[in-house]
Amino acid sequence: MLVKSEHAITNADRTFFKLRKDIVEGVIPAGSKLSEMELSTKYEVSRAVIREAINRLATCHLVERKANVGARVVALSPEGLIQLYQVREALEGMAARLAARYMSDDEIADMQALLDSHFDKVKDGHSYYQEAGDVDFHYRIVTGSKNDHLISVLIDGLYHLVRMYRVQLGMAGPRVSTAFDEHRHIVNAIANRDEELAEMLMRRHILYSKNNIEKKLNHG
Amino acid sequence: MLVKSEHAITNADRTFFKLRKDIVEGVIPAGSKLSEMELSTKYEVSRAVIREAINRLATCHLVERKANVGARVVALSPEGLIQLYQVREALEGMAARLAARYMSDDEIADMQALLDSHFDKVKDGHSYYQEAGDVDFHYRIVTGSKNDHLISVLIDGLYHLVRMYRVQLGMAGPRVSTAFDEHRHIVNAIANRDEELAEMLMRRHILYSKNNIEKKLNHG
DNA sequence: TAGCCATATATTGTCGACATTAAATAAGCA
DNA sequence: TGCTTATTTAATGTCGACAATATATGGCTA
Repeated sequence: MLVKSEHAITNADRTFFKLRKDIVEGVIPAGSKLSEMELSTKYEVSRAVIREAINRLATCHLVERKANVGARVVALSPEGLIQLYQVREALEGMAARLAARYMSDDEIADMQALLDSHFDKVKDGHSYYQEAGDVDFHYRIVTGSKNDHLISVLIDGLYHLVRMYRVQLGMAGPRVSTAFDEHRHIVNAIANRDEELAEMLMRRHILYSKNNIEKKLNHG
Repeated sequence: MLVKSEHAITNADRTFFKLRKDIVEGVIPAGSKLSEMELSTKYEVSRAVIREAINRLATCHLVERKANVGARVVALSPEGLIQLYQVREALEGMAARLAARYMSDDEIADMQALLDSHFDKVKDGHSYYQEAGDVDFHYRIVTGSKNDHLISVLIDGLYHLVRMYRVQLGMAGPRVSTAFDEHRHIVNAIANRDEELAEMLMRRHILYSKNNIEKKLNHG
């Protein structure tokens, strides 16, 4: 995979991206059935294109498909969210460790600068940048690991599910300044090439996020 | 995904399994090109079926596909092997942690019995069971995590790549008795519900395997 | 001769029609 | 009436043909 949405060359690519967007953002409701015929008329492509798109979505765990029956958008559940964050903790923890090992000094400097600019914006009350900043940060760490498996599983797969939970359960969340502090600490550990600390801090960071979201799920 | 090869109902399923088997076992050489027409005649199915199979293989990272160009079997490289084991360390470490949390007492007892039988066989010199036993053990841990993402990424994805490296680089490896001791320690930690230790031991176990294979790659 | 451009060829991408399967419905029997 | 079974229906699975794209070939110009 690892297809960047910018140079989506084939028609199936574009349809895949559109479908994924609509699922993540709830335009197509979670748990609903995906009819190939219906979608092929709606998105104005042949069934073969829709089928390929659905197959790709299935490998991202955004839809589940049964042979001779059809595909459904995944249902969002507390258990699903917990499982998602368990895997994030493992993978992004390792990503932080590898980023501390493999990122170049320039990449680290860039990431620090990015963090500064994000912090300024959040400090000034631009809450819009909050999630975008979070996403940017995690992307840098993951790509900084230089590990193709980590990159594809997280960026092409899990992150879309994470966004789906965020969007549809409406948790842009507070935890802004504290999260930024945690980001800062992680980057410092990476700059110091302290793999052990980088992994530990990233795992804690994700655990805190999970706890925060769980609290919202239960009390809100 | 999570399609068990036993009840592969559709034709695309069967073709997918056959193709995957031939790639993992080197019948189709690593790095070679996959022609849709050629394969459709060879496996006696239509191109659509082959295309779907190839798409699925691409998400398993067993083949790489380029738009309008075609698909190639992945090339085996030392870097690829290292990246693979980095992800295994993270995911299986977490799997061991979750197994210590979620496996039932019965499941743990079963796993201990399995380990006993495997140990007896290996002790008696049945080297055939060595890899099978290793595979069995790791499967139990992963499924014991009760985490669908872990299960699918590892069992449907990475393990086939691992097997591809093992088969094609011919590393059934020694490390038999030591590996079984490590397995025993991990199971003990799980039986004691010691999540921390279970994860640490599993990570070490996989690190040792990686170092062992790396040594072979360099010196052999 | 070397490099570039146009053509030719072969492969992948896309489509609509047919085959097959699962579910929904209706009929038959106890 | 209630359940089982046959039929219908509507979806997915599969196929072969056509369109679009990339590579290979050949010719032209400097």
